[in-house]
Amino acid sequence: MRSHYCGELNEKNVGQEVSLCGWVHRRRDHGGVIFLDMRDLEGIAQVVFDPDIEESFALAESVRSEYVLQIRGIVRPRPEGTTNADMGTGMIEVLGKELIILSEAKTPPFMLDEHSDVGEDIRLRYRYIDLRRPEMAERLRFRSKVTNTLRNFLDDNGFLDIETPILTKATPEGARDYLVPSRTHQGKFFALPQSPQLFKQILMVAGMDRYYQIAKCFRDEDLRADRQPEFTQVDIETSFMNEEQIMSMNEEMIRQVFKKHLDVDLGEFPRMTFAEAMRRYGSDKPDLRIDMELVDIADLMKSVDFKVFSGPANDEASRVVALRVPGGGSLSRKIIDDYTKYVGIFGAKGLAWIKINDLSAGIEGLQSPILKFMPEDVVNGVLERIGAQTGDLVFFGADKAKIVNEAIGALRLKVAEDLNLVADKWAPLWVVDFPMFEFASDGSLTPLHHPFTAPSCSPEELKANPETALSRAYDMVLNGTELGGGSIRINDSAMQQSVFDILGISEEEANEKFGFLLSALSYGCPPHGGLAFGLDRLIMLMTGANSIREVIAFPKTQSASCPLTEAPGEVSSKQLRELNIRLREVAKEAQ
RNA sequence: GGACCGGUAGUUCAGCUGGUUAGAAUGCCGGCCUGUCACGCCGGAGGUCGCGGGUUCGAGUCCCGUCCGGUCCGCCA
Repeated sequence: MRSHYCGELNEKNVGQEVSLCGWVHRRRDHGGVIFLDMRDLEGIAQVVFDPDIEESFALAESVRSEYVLQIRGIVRPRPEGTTNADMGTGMIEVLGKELIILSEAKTPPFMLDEHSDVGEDIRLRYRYIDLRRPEMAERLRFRSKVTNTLRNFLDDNGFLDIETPILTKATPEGARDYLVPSRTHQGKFFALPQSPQLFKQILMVAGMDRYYQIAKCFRDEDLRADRQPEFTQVDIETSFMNEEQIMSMNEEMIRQVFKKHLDVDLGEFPRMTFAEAMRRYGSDKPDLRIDMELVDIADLMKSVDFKVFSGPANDEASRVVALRVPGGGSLSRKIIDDYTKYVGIFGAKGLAWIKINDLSAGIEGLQSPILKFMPEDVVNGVLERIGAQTGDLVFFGADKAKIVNEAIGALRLKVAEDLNLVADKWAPLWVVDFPMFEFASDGSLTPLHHPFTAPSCSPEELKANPETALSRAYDMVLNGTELGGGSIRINDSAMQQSVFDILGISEEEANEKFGFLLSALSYGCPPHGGLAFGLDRLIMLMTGANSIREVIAFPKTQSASCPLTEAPGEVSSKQLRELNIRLREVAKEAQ
C-alpha cells in the first residue's frame, strides 16, 4: 500500500512515483488548487491537487480533517519561493494523481494542533486522537527507543529477561495492594505485584545470576503528577556483585542512554550520603541544579527566642537553618506571605526572613520583621556564615528536624523555580548510606526501603543500635527526581531474623507473609542485590514532560479512572456470584 | 482523609459590585478564491453556563451540597 512515509520524503525522491498512506492533517482549498498536508508517524508532507486531474481533485475537495487516505503521486520540487523551511519535507511536494479515501472521520473533538491547548480529560477520553499529535507520538517513540537501549545494554551484560507473575501474593513493599478475587479459591485473593522484589531475589537463589525485566507494578495509592497506580519499572538483580559494581554498571547504563538519545554526557555521578543530603538540601533526592543550601545556624541562635519565627520554643527546635536566596530581595511582601503559606503545608508554623537591601550599611541596610528580636552580633554571624550579599533574601526555619527539612527543602525548590535559579543542566548523583529504619508515626521502626535490605553492619551491631544503623542501599537521583533505587539484599538467615526482630515481625507472621522467600534463602542463596528504575519518570525527565501521564499511552486520572474505557466499571451479578462476592452497598438502578 | 484551583459553544477562554437577547477566538457548515502551509475573504449554524437545592422580583454570577478534572499534604519509593 505504502511506498514511503510522509515524513521521510526529501529532494532525493524527486521524480519518483510514491504511494502515501496517512491522515489529513490539514486541508487548504484555494479553489483552483488544493493542498493536503498528509500526516503519518514519520511526519507531514504536502500533497497538491490540480483541477487537471478531475476525479482526484473532486475527491480532495470532499476530504476533511483526519480522513485516512492513500495517495499516489509524483514527488517534485516546490516552485521557487514556496518552499517551507519549518517543515522537514518543505523542499518538496507530491503532485497527487490518485486519491483513495480509506476511512472517513468525524470532526475531531479537538484540533491536533501544536497551538491549541486542550484539557487533559478530553485528551484522555479521545486518547487515540491525542496520540496522533506528533509531540505525543514522538514521546512514545522515544520511550520505545530508550527501552530498547536499556534492553540491549542489559542483554550485552549477560542479563536474562525473565517474566514474573502478575497474579501473586502481597509483597512487603508497604503500599496498598490491588486485589484480584480468586474464583477457584473462594474468599481468597491474588495481589498485583507492587514490584517483582521477592521473585527477583528467588531468581537469584535459582542461579539465574543476572535478571532484568521491564515490569509493570501496581500500587493502590493516591496519584500525583509523577505517580500512577500502574507504572513501569526497569527491574534489575544480580548475584555476586557488591554495591560498587552494581552502581557503576547501572550508572554506565544510564550514561549510555543519555548519550545515545539526548547526546548528553552525564559524566561521573557524584556520591552523597543520606545524612549530607538531608543536612544540605533537606531531601534524600536533592536537586543539585539549584545552588542554594540549608545552612545550620542553631549554634548562633542560642540567644534568640524562636517564637518570633512563629516557631516552637528553643528547646523543641531540633534544627535551625537559614536559606539564602540570591536576588530574592526583590520579592514583594505578598509573595513572601505566599511562601509562608506554602511552608505551612509541610507543617512549618511560620517563615521568618531578612532582606539584605545594603550589606555595607550594617543593620540599617536590612529589612525584616524579626530584626528587633535578634542581637546585632547574631545577625552578623548568620549573614557571614551564609555568605549573604546585597539584594539577597534569607529565609529561616526552626522546628523539628523533619519539618524544617521538608518545609525549607520544598521552599528551596519552589523559590528556585519561581526566580529562575534552576541551572539548565543535568545533575545526577547517587545517594548512599541510608538509615536501615525510620520511625513511623506511631513511634515504631519501619524499614526505609524494605525488610530484605542488608545493613552495613553485623546482626549484633544492628540489634544494639537499630536507629542509627545504615543500610547497603543506594538511590540514583537526577535533577531532584528519584530515578531508581536498590540495595544489597540480606542473604543470611540470622541477619534476616535480626531485622524481623527489630521490626517486631514474629516468626509466624514472617512465614505467613513471605515464608517462600525465607525458605528459598535457606537453600543456598548467593550474595545478591539490584535496583529498579522508574521507567516512566526517566522518560518524563528525558522528554521534559511535566507529568508522567504524558509519557504513558493510556494513563489514569487523579482518581485512578480511565476516561477512555471508563474503567473501573461495574461487573455483572453473575460474575460476582461466581466469585462468591456480595457488595455491601449497591447503587440502586434507576427505574 | 484534607487544602487549594478549575468546570460557560466541538475546543480554548472572557463574562465586573446579581439586571434585559451569554460573548471572543478557533473549529464546524455554505459560498468565493490557482501557491498556500495555523491560507485568505464573505455568510451561517452552534449553549440544560457540570448537576441538585437554596437566597432573590431576578442567579452563569451569591450560599449549601454533590460530581468531574488538576496541583499539593497525608499516603506512596
